[in-house]
Amino acid sequence: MTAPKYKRLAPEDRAAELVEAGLKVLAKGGITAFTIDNLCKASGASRGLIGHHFGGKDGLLAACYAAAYAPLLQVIGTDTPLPLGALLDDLLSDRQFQRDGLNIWLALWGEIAVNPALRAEHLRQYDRYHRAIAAAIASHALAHGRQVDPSRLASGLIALIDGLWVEICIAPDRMDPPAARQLVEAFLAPHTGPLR
Amino acid sequence: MTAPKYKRLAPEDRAAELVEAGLKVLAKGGITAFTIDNLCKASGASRGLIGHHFGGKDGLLAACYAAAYAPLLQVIGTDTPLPLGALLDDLLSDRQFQRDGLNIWLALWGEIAVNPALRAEHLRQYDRYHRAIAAAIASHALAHGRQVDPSRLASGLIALIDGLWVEICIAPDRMDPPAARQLVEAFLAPHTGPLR
DNA sequence: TTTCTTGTTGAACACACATACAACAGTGCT
DNA sequence: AGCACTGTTGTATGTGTGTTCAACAAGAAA
Repeated sequence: MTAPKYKRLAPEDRAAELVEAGLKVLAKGGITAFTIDNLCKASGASRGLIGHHFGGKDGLLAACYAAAYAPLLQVIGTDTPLPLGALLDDLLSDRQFQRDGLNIWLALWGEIAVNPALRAEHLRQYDRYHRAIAAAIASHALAHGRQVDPSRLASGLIALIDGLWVEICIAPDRMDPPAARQLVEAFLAPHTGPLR
Repeated sequence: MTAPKYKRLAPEDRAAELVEAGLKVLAKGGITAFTIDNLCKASGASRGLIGHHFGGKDGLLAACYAAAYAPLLQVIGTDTPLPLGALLDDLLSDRQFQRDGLNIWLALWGEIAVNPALRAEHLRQYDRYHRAIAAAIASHALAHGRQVDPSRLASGLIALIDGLWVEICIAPDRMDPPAARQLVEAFLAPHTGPLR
C-alpha cells in the first residue's frame, strides 16, 4: 500500500486542466510567458503532457483561444435571441470584464494578428458574435421605430466594447464596468432608442 | 584604397535605424518575433549594437513604444488646440490607420499589460492624449451649446477608436477608415453637436 | 601621416526553450 | 492476481536566445 505517484485523468479532464493553466499563464505574463515550463508549473503536470494531448504548444494555444471565446458565445448562443439591454448587461457584467480575462484577450489579439491559424478560427467565431449583436440591434430599433444600419452599428458597438476592455485592462483607475456600460448606452441610445 | 567594412553612424542615427527595424519586426511577427537575431537581420547591424545603444532588448522595446506613440502625440501636440473635427480627421486618417501600425499597437498592448516599465511610460503618454481630446470635446460642445462630461466622452472616444483599430487590423474586410470615421461621428454628434 | 576616440563587430558563453521518446505506472478488465 | 491499455513521467537533444567583451576599424583631429 504505497501512495500513487500521479493521478491518471481522462483525456478531456487533463486537457481542461492544461487549458486552465494556459489561461492563467496568459493572464499573468502574456504571450511571452506561454512556455512549456511555465505551463507545467501552473498545471502541475510534466513536460510531455502538452505534446501528448495537444500535439505541441500551438495546439494548446488554440484551445486556450477557444476557451477564452466560450463565455462570449454562451451569452449570445441561446436559441431565443436576447433583447439588446439584457445582451449588454451580460457582455458588460463583472464576470466578463474580469481583469485576468482582459489580459488574456490582449495577449491573444497580438497573436491573432500574426498567426494565420488562430486568425482563421477567430474570424469564424467573430462572425457569429457580430450577427447575434446586429440582430439584437435590429429588433430593438424596430421596436422603437428607428431606422438604423444594424451591421454597421454592431461593428461600432463591438469596437467600443473592445476598446473599453483595453482601457479597463491597461488603465483600471480610469475606467470601470459601470462607466463602460454608460458609454455604451451613450453610443447606442441616440440611434436605437432608450435601452431601459 | 579598400572598401570600408561597415558604416559608422552617429549614435542617434543608429538608434533611429534600430527603432525602425524594431517596429518592422513587431508589425510582421508580433512580440514573439522581437528577438535579437530578427532585429539584427532587419536592421543589418550586428548583435552587439542593441546592447551598446539601448542597454539591452528591453531598452529598444521601450524606444519602439515611444516611437509608436509619437505620431499620435504629434497630432495633439500643437500649441493652439485643434478643433474636434480636424482632430478626428487626423486621428482617423489613412496615415494613422496603416495596417502595420495597428499590428505594432496590438503587440505592444499585450506587453504593456504585463510589463510594468512599459506600462508606466504608457500612462504618462496616454494622459496627455486623453486631456487633449477632452479639451477638444469640451470646446466643441460649448460652441454648440451642449452640456457633456468631456473626460468621460474622451474615454469613450479613445476606446472606440482603439476598438476600430483592432477591427481594421484583425478583419480588414469588415472595417475601413471611412466607416470608422462615420461610426466615430455617430458616437459623438448626438452629444456634442454636428462635426462638420 | 599619425594618433585618438569610439562606434562596431562577431565569437563565446550560459541559459531557456520545444519536442521526442523510451521507460514507467495507474486503472479497468478478466 | 494477472494482464493489457494508455495516460504519465522526466531525461536527452538540438536549437534559439540575450548578454558580454576583447579586438577591430572608421573617421575626426592634430
